Amino acid sequence: MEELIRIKIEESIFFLKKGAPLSEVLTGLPISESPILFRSDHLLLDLSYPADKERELSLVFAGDPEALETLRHSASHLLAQAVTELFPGVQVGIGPAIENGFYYDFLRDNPFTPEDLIAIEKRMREIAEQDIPIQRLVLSKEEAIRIFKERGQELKVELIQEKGGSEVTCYQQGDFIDFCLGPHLPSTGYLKFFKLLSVSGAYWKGDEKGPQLQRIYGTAFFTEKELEDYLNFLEEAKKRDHRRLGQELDLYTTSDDLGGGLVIWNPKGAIIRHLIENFWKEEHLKDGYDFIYSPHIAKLDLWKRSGHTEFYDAMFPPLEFEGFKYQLKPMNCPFHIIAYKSRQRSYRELPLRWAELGTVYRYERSGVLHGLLRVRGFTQDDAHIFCRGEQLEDEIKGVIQLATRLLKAFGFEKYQVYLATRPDKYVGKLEDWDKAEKALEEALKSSGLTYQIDEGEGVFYGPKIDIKIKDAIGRLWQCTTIQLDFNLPERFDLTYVSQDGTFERPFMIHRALLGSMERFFGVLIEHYKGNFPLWLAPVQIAILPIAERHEAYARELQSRFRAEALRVSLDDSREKINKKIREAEMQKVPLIAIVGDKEMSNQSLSLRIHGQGDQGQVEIESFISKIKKLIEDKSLETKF
RNA sequence: GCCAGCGUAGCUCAGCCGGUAGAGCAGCUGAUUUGUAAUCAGCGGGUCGGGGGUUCGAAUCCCUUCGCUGGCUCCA
Repeated sequence: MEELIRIKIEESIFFLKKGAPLSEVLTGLPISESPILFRSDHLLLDLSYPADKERELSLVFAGDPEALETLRHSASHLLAQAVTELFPGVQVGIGPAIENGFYYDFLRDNPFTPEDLIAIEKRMREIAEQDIPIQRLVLSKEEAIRIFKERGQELKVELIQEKGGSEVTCYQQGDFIDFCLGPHLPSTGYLKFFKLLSVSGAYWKGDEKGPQLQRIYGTAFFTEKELEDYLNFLEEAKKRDHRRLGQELDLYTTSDDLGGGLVIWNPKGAIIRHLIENFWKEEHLKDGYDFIYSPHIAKLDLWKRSGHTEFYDAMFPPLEFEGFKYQLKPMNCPFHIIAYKSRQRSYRELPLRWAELGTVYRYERSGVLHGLLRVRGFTQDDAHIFCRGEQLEDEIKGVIQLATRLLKAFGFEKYQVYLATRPDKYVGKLEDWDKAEKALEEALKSSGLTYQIDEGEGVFYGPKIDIKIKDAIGRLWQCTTIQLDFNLPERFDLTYVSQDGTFERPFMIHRALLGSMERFFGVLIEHYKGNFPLWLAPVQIAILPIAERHEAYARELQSRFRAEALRVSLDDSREKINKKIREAEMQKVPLIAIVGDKEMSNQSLSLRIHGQGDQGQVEIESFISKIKKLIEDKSLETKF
């Protein structure tokens, strides 16, 4: 007596024999296109998935965003199949779908060359065109181990032994077989639009001491257009690369002579930083912050007391002189704490909001350094808030508001917000954690920001809020972090005198809004693609005289603009006007003032706006008042 | 730190299988005095990342070291 399984799909009811492939229902459905997967609740299942229990199914077709992950996962199997065919003896590791594509890890004596990638991709296309069925197999653990042992796939054997239950699922296409949960596409023929992108090293199971594998990255899409769009996106990202623009626009310098991870801000970068810092300071004053300056080194003992020597591994080695050891600072907090402790504090003076653009030094391993985004010496836009428990929520609200106000001014309107809560290993009192987590969440709620909770992802000394910003081409960058700290107030025995004369422990909030000046500058360069808005542009106006006889007038204009504190350059080279325009455009100067006979005669200038072309003649004084308004408003667009 | 790739003039790059360096742009000089994205000509500029080796001879081959790039790991 065979058991029948009830399957509901598209308003029809089918009864399948237990274990029969679900795809049997398809013959009974009036559909023109065949699906690639079933959806059961939120689970995706292979078409060949066996009828195991009563289910309500819906159909997933090629192109469904939900199925993209499956497509990429199958693409990674296709990659692995091609590699094992082309390079006998290679062991396969793992090959998941990732955010923008997929990868597969291989263990092989020789690394893959770029030529190998081309050959592998070619082989992948051949296999795809053969439209080989991808079959789901359920094997006993012993059977699976035997199969992979036979094939010399020791890494897979290791995985099965670790992860597999008594039965394991595998997927087979042609001769290639992989230990994998699935689901997968019905056959390789669905893989049409994919591309291998790069090869790199990766550790087996992410363990630095484990074997080093070769990881091949690729991406795959359902349509040619999506693939092209993604490849264009990668090109666009390259054009925005702050390292390239930093050099082309003469913004900053790195050099072997300096050392890795150290940055010099050239004049054109330095003026931008100056403007950002001024703006930052003004906004902090508006929000009741005070400023602090602290030195770059302090006695090692301070860092012992703070716990940094014990818990923080990014410190440079200490310096020693006059019998004491000194430490280059990786953080600003201990200094602010010393200032707090410099005298007794009353509940009446809390909250104290102390801000500092504090330059810190961290020993980042050489392999992780990256342009301005990951450096060894950088300036945090730091602040520490000392407050009473009942002030916590309002303080955090204030910080969130200030952060979004600053970020919006630079054109960052979209955020991803995370609240990270108490991890397993933590310091401080449980009730303080609860109080703080509640305050953080309440503050988030009232901010109107959507956020997600990272359960247990807080640092050991307190819960935190992280804000990632979305740039002009949709990439996310971590900037703002707001962290509670139950550790340092305890270690340094911070107190204030309460209303009834007892000593109380203040709450301490660390926060950086832009993150660091270096990193934020790098993000800004990429966000703006080097086209800084007028208020930040290193050169706001380029004056281009047409011939030598117009230079005197050009200088007059230059002085007039300078008197208004406008940043202006004058091109007095013996080049033709076309060349001068090209130069100014390539330097991304927002406003180009061309002056010749006509402009001299009627005391005007011909305006060209970067990226917008010729605007015709404008009168000087109204030009000045217009651009001053744009600057004043920190307008993100230069529109006349 | 690990794996791989790369390192030639200020910048971008060429230089095959070893015969002792080349282009474009930039710079300098001169001519041109020009109306909305490159005027022309001339000149200067490199111990080919550093060190060692093989060789009659190395930018080219080998070893080593430093740096950069892509990832990995790391980022309490």
